[in-house]
Amino acid sequence: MALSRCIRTLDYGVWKAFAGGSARVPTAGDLVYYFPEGHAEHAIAPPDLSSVLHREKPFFLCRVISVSFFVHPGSDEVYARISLDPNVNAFNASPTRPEERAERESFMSFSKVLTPSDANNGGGFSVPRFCADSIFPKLDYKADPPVQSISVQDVHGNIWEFRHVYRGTPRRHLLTTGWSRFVSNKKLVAGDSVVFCRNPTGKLFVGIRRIGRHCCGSINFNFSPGTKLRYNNGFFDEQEGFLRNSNFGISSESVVEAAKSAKICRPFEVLYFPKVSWPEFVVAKDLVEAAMAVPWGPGARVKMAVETEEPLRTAWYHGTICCNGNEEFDRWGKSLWRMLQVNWDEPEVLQNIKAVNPWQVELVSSPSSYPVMKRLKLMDTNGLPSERQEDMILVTGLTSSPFNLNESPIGTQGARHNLSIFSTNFVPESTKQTYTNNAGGINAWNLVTTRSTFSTPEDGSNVDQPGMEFCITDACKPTKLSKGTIQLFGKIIHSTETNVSTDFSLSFPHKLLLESQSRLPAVGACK
Amino acid sequence: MALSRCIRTLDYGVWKAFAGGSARVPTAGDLVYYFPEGHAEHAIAPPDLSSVLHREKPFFLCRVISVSFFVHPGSDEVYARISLDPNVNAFNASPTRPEERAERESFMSFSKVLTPSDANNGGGFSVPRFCADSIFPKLDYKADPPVQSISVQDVHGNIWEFRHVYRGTPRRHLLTTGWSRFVSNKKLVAGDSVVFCRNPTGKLFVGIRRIGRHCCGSINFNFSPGTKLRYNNGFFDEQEGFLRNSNFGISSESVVEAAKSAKICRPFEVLYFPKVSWPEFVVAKDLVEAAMAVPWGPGARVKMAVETEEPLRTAWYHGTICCNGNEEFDRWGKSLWRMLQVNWDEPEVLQNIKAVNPWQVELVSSPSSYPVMKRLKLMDTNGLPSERQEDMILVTGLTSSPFNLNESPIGTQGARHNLSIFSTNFVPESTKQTYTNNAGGINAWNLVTTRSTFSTPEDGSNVDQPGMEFCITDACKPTKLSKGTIQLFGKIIHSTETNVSTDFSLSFPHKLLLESQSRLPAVGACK
DNA sequence: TTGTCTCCCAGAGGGAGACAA
DNA sequence: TTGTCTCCCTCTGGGAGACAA
Repeated sequence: MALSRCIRTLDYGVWKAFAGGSARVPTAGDLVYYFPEGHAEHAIAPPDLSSVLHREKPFFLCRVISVSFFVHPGSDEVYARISLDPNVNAFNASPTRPEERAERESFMSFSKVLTPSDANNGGGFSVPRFCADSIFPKLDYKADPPVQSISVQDVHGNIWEFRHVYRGTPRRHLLTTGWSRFVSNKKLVAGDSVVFCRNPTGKLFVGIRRIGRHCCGSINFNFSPGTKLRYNNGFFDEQEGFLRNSNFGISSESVVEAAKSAKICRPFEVLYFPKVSWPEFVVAKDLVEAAMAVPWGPGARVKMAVETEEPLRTAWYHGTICCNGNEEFDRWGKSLWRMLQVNWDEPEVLQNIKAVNPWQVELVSSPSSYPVMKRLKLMDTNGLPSERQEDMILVTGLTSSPFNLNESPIGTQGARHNLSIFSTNFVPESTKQTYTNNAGGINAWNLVTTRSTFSTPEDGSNVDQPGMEFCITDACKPTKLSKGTIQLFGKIIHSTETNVSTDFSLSFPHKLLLESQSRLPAVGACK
Repeated sequence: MALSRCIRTLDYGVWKAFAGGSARVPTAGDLVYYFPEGHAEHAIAPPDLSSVLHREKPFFLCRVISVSFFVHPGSDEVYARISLDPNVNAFNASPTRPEERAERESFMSFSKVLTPSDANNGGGFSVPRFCADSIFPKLDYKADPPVQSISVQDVHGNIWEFRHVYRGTPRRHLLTTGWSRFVSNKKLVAGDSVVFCRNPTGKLFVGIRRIGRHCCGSINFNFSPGTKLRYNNGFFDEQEGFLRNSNFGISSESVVEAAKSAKICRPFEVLYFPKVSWPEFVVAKDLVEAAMAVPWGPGARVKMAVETEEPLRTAWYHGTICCNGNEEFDRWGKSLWRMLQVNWDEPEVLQNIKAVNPWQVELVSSPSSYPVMKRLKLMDTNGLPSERQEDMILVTGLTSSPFNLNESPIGTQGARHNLSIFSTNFVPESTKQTYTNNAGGINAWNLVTTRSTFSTPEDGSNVDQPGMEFCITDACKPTKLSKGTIQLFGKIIHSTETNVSTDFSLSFPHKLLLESQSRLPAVGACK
């Protein structure tokens, strides 16, 4: 085995698969807002930004110069480095090449939270049928038992061999030989996720997402513009080998440096650690501006999607905006960071999240009994409210591809194909699995199926269509579902037809917004 | 287990035991010569010293300010940091406190090169009786079988538990339970050495010396004055854990910086990695001056003790000085570094050691049939040859304590006690073991017992007397020994008495020289 | 005295179907 | 479909004496 001390860069496809559904990074050329206050929350020590930030506008519109993808040499966890240029007009980088985008979309991955049986060192890995069918090479089912050896590459380039067998009564897919070694070497425990990923050529990759991650550990990952990446690994124990919590941290100096650079309009770089429940600090311009168009008033009812860590799932929490926040919600020019003060209905759960960002929450109802659906004031590129104003469903992070929304008029065939995945027997079960493509797609925190018992096309072969990302979580336990409904940002969509695609297509009139958000929803893991 | 990432400092006693017999460090206050040319040989890349060194005097007399002892967090190997001040008159540090010296001398250690049986993961560790008797706690031999659990601390403070049992027919001491885990965790292989060490309070320590060490690896241990210690561990492999060769290196920059500092009379620091067969570059002033007093002439016969690495043993190689070297041997003011060119009798063995330092070799005979014993010209502290000149045996690295030479008149009781160790059955065997105290003592390369079958005091309890360091190597295979002889620097000492202490005491008339050399023989591992 | 061998037992590792959720 | 259980086999780990160097 080769030394794996060097900092490795990853292809975006692999990176995205391993980073997980809540990890979103912008693309070179995108416009974003950089919030030093949010950046500061990621630092291991509170940086002093008082001398750097302008009181009236403590955030910066930036152009994304480049995004690089890395892997921690110790824990296998991934992170990204984002180069930003506050001089938004000077950008002349070429946008993402079409073939690159195509490649991204043909990466397919499947993630599974390890069960105790999976993580026990005595046993194997129970492979969900979906993963076996769509990610792994096809088994020869004529053999008895059907068995093959699969070679999977981890983020360091190391090859792991697993015995993949289809056996038992009833039959199921298992990884046996090799799995135990993998578990012990990677120090996996129940609750961690493994991600199997197949690139366009059929090569398999395996990644890891660990539970119980806390960004601000004692180990400092220093990074400041112009200096080389320095790192402390900090994950090694003399007798135990790897420590599970191999924390990175962002130094407070690097935050101050980034903010200073932004202030004086010089390019800078930030590191992004995809971790659940951490608010993003580099956010898509359109997303921010759309959120700022919402009439956030005291007394308004909001809800927020929270991904818990163990096991990975999404829960919705409701609350009421109180009047302690920034009271001039509709004005630019004050700190937007955590400007919304919310009294949560279940304060014990969100006791540490008193103040949230507008783009983290959805308006459920305004104090004056606003419509249930979220209202948006679209703004033009100058940040001024546009005259167009209408009710719509804000679907962040949704690519056009899954439902062919990048074509107008909107086709329904793609939607049927892909939504049919929801309506197989696979969906209504209580699972903790994520199937993602790596181009964005529908994120777990955006699209939550509830009470979905759509009628099922019997052909299961549709499931390995590329261009999808969704998450099946505990939130979609079946339990006597009403037929044909889906929830999008709190809106229960009722389907009276077995094919629900029309409901979706009618709900997405604003192609421009959708597209920009699919490319750049937000940076940061929290949603 | 606690994290062991930090650079740990060690007590000298433990450090010395683990560093091995050839590892010698000066004491604060000592006068030494610093040879940048020798320092350069330790660098991972050849430093350019041409602009720094004075052609006529490319070495520097320095005062030792302090010596600190460290352990590599990955490999358990030890190294030292030596602070030097070229301004020798400015020194005002207090010399080593007496109680510290006393503590050093009461450290006892025993090293054993692992046999294949020891290092096989299937088995235990065969404990030499001597180690069990003198280092380990006493077993209760009335039990059947006699067994105890011993707790041993490694250089990181981790405690290892071993089951120590005395069993088998015939009976022998073994470490069973716990040993295998230790071997695999430390990645020990046959040929590595373990060092068991007992401090004055009876606490046990265990250290490691690995074979196949090469200082100049790809990993750079940068150290330069005024900067913090930076280190790359470089010993970790993704799937294999520790790599065996976790090399440190000295950067070429640090060598140049040290030489520059010496040149401009500013204090600096160097790192010393105790490795066998590496020539020292910080050498005791007295040792250098004594060596320069020897009439090294072309054609003179010399011999040199060489410690091989696998297994650890000392061999003497003979050769003849040829005329290619520095031809003005007796003059100061030219580079002394490797000034002696030697044609070795066995060139194939020492093909890489064409040129040696005067203090590495002994004069066997001058071209004009000089006496066999090495002649010394003692010099006063100004470096001028003193008028006193007489034959003597140069015993570097010998403390006064083993033979009570620090008392005058010299007692013989201590000598009898300690020399009796040589004359037990333990000695004449072919072993690869080292028993050391940690105050210097007689080093393996200084005192080699040959054909020693001194009569034996039957009381084996004498063997755990502190205050000794000696090495029993393959060089002392028994094979029909003549009775009562010992070889010191080539001189065969014949003992006509069963107690040979008189021979020793008569051979050491120069207490001053002995004492200074016991405190500061040389820095560097080669001898 | 101690290095190495073989023997042999206990227990971990892990591969299989049963069965239930 | 898949999580967990139990069964049971295999193999390694490692503790013991035999025996020879």
